[in-house]
Amino acid sequence: MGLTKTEMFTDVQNEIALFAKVFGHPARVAILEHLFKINTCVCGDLVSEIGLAQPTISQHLKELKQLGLIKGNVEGTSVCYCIHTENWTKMKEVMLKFLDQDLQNTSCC
Amino acid sequence: MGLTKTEMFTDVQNEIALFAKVFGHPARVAILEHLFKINTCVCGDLVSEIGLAQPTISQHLKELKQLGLIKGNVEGTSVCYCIHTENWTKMKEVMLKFLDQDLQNTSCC
DNA sequence: TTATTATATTGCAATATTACGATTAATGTT
DNA sequence: AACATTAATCGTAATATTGCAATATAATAA
Repeated sequence: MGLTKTEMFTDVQNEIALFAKVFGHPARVAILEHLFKINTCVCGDLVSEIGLAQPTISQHLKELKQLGLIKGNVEGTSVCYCIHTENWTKMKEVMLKFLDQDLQNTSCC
Repeated sequence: MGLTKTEMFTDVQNEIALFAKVFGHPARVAILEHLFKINTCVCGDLVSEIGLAQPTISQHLKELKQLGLIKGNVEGTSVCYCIHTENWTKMKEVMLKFLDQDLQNTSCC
């Protein structure tokens, strides 16, 4: 099928899955890390930085933008990308709540 | 293609992507949340709890086990699952380092 | 031994993802 | 206007994922 049955899960569970999914590809991880490292807008050099073809990078950027994790400002013929700080923080809260669950008992069979 | 080019990314980037990928499905998120909530081993009731068919749940459990995030102990005819605490902590460190990056400058175009 | 119960595996269909060549769209330059 | 530059979109091929019916496996119970 390849089709996720989202209707049987909570909104939060689906939200976590959506965020996680976008981090589920090393190219998108690399793009985000680069944007954090550069610490300002990146205009254009992502293709040479990452090493995949331009349409492929463009596609990954689209997914990151669709989830609101990055912003893209048109700057002449190029586009400048940077982290969408507010949304990143919101995402982080959701993901941390999930990751930071901890077991009180470690009573396993 | 559908084939991720892992060789052009760092080990850490690929590791983050692998962990994120397994969280990229709400059923697996739900399974993990249930294991945390129950706070002890779960023997069998995951199928009725989640609402997908038994082979589907079994497959999701397999992926979680392969990444080392859960343990499965055979207990008679059933299998008891629980969070693999040590590995969960290790995973958390990797993911937190990625998520907790922060921008010093917010100098965007 | 023959059920019964619980989980895993197999096989398959439907859909999603990844990657890239070719093309298009948009802007800037001469 | 004509050309160059940059990024997005389209189309497509290859592979991956999701889900489940059917079956297999393993342990216990009768």
